[in-house]
Amino acid sequence: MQETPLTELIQQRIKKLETLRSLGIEPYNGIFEPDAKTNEILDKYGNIDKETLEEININTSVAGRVILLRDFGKAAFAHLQDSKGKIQIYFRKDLLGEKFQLIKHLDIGDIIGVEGRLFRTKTNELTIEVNNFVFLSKSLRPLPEKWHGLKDIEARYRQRYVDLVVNPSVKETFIKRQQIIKYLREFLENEGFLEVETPMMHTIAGGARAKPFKTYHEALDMELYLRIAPELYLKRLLVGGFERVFEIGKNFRNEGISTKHNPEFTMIEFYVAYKDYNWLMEFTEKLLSYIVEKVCGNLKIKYGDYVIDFNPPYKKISMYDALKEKGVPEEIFKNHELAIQWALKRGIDIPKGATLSKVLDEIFKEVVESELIQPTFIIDYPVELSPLAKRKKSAPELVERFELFIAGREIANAFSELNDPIDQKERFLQQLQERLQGDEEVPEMDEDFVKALEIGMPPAAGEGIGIDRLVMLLTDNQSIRDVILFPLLRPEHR
RNA sequence: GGGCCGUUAGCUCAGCUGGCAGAGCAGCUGACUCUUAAUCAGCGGGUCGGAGGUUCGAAUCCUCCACGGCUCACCA
Repeated sequence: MQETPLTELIQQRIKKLETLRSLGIEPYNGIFEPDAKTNEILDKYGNIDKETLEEININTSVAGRVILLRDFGKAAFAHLQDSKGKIQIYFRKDLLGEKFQLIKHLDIGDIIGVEGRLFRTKTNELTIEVNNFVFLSKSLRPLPEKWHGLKDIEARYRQRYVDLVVNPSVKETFIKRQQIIKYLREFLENEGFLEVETPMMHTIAGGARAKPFKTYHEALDMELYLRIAPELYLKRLLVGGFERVFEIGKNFRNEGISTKHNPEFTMIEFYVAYKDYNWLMEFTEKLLSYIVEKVCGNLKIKYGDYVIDFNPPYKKISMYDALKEKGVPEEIFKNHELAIQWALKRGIDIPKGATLSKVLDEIFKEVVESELIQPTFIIDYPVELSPLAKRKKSAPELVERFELFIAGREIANAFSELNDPIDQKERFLQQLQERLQGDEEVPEMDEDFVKALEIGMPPAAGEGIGIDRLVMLLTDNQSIRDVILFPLLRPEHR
């Protein structure tokens, strides 16, 4: 932390701060209420020519950060950046008089408020001719270079505040992220859904298969888990009589970090009584095309090298047919041994003790998943992979489940919810066997959830969508860390 | 966790087969009242991620460590 030259740069700025104070200016106590944002000024007067502007004589004020400074001795230009954009400002000694000397103590990075007359420069740029300004915050650390910005990826994540100041596209991403969530919420509310909040601290980490984070409650002297999914609580609400509910919030999984995984990530789960997964597929098409249209203004969007088309309907194909389509021979679907051999021959890693369904799932991930670029519903999964899903009437070894893949990634997972308490209990017991065999990711039995099903849950369909991955898709980002403001990193120093 | 790559000034980056650590921007001093990455003149700024090793000599070669990136593994 003690690099000498940086200290020197900071010292120089502290000296300026002290000089300002000796002149009776307190740079952190300024009060200023701008009457416009930079974009409002540019929108409103951007088309008005120089002469008209002189005639109507507009006075305005803005506040923001100085991001560029060009000093001419008796005049100076600067760019002022606020949350909406930036505008050029112009200081002149003959207008500011005594106050002009303060420009000497102004640095790139300082936050100031300015007030003055709008005009156009010789090069026709809309500019504020400052006739008064106040210091609102003195910046003591130098900002990254004006032209290249901050490129170092690690620094961008660790000091996101700097990233946001100097890299405008980052701000865009997070504005879009909010838009996506807003329209998602809007769509569901229009469809009669109730937004709810269920616990983030669980006594049993259920609803998914993942390693949980542990925490501890002192007063109750009890271990708790950060939730890995809200599913079992949302279904309790169906039992309670809410017919359409959703929750947007963080889930926590104690697993590896990658460009597609952050330990805490944002999910939406929503549940609809008296509907099944077929209804939900159509609903998902409507939901996604609504959001994409609103946020991107078009249903065809660019993602990396692809153009993704969100126009419904989306392709729909069963897991087995998708495998067949990619040349996986049908005879391995029912033969555990053959399936393992087929996979191993192709270098696909099969975890030991994997059931036939698990082997096929591995093959699917390896052979099919990355090729699902356009929105595609994969439907009808084996029952062992889906302990909370309802069996398919025509084929009880399968469940009424779909996953939506876009750009080679799983975006949504949904099914007709299992509401048979006896079947549910059996499947939990089945899972417990796996837990006894050492698979610690299998959740414990949730007796209370079974109890709730015994009270009676209406037939329902439910879906989870990974918000971060959806945001990646709609903002053309390849890493989940670029859509999470403060992604988890190891501490810098030990 | 494995493999590959990276870490040099506040920022962006050069630095060849080992031989005095560089540039641009930012900063400081000065000039300049319409600039647009302003310009011009001058100046300062380095534990080359850290620790060892090889060598007369290491930013450069070797080992270990730290942090990060990509990737594989993991991942309902």
